[in-house]
Amino acid sequence: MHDLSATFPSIAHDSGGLPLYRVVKRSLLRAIESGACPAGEALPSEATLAASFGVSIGTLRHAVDELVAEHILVRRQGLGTFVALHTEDRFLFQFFHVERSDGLRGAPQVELVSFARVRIEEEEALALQVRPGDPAFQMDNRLLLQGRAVIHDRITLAANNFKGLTERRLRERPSTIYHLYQTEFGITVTQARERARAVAADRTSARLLGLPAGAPVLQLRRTALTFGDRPVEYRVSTVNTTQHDYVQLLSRPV
Amino acid sequence: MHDLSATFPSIAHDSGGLPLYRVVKRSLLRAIESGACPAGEALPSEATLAASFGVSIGTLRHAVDELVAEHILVRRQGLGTFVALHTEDRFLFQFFHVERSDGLRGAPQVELVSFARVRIEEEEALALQVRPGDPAFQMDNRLLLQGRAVIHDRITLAANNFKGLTERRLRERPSTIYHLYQTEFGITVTQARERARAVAADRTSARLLGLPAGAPVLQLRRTALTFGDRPVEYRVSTVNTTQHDYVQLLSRPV
DNA sequence: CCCAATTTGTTCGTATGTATA
DNA sequence: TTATACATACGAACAAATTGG
Repeated sequence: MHDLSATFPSIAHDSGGLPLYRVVKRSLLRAIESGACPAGEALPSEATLAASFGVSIGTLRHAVDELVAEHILVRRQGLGTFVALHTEDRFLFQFFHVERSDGLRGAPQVELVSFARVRIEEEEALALQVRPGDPAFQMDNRLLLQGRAVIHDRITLAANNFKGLTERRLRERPSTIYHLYQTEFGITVTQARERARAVAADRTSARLLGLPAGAPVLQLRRTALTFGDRPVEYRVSTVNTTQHDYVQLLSRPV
Repeated sequence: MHDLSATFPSIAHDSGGLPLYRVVKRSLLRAIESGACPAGEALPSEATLAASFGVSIGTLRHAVDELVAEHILVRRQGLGTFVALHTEDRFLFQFFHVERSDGLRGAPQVELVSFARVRIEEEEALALQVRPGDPAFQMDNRLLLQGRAVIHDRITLAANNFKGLTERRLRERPSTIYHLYQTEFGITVTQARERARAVAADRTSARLLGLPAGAPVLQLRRTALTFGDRPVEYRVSTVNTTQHDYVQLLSRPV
């Protein structure tokens, strides 16, 4: 980050009635979004940022507070403020909502079952806000928890957001798939919207999960969003809930 | 609220390493919990509270900020700060997570199907932290959304928390059941933990929801908690998800 | 092991703006 | 209009955590 005043420009005190700290927040978001502060990197110190924006330290902190609440920034006392990384931890606590019925929670072991370049179908196109028939990647994963096949994921990505994605790069990623989006394609998933329902397992899911076809399974339809609520991933998860539950964690201040 | 300094006593600046604003927060919680500030009532103004606690207004606001984030207090500019009420709105956005697949959201129409005083079973006793066999109330509700029977709720309450509860009082409540807990029994539900899974509908649920027995339905097991994470309600919801979804709303700052 | 520099965390106080009754 | 209450913005000082010498 070379040019402070270009990345964090001084802010006029009257920006359309919006409170100053919101203007600062938007400005910070733009900087993060644009890649000026790569994920995992520390931002300039609060004092520096406040000076650069031309606002008080309290106002700057107010803006950062909200971004921290949204898991976009992470503060570490004595170290600095960082753009949140999609490490395994963040994945687990923010985006992965299946755990064993006794409460045991762990990272899934992922098996890539299929990978293909396809023309996108209606349902997926609607979720990703592209036109039906547009090029897309579609993959099927089988997720094992505590050694048992529990989840079948079908993931759809618009091809234009993930140029150069190959089965090999998927297989060889060292961490979570959201970490791959972030580091390889500059796409940070900030939020996911999920809807759940119970359905009878179709043949594919039943086979992958070792269930009889027609068994009741939990179906999750997730749209993952990046900055500005822009959809970047659509995922249908089929969960064998005989020994596992779907749990939305509440992350509240204690 | 007569005696300010008794309800909001001056706080020592060193309380076991805990930050001052957390001590203030705990003190506020105790006051709310004890009923010194009845639900729906305005608290004393921030300036008054800060003076009573002997802390700065910024510190007091920090404490209130957290309670607002937890939906325990509600601020209204120009009016005051209020203990959150279990109105229909709050119920809908915080505790009711089923909506039609097209996103239409509305308050359910509730039909009380059965009400009984029972000895509590193992599963319910565990959730409510009482002994199996202790006296309890158990009721079955059928919930209609947009005119269709969508949810079957079986609710269990420890009898000692709801002394004097009768079928009549349940039927004649004017608002949500959580509002009844709050106004009639002084129990404010602050939080709920839910686990979802897909199961085959049992006979009772199938009948109430107009489904064939064995149809895949969503089963929610919810423990509702009051202050201090004390469990007060256990509920098993069975949801017909053919036209409705389970959705956990995310309430984030924009 | 301690020290110094850096950074966030907490606390204080004040002034002004905005919404409500 | 006025009084009250929360919302925003400013600035300063010290505490606590981390890192590196």
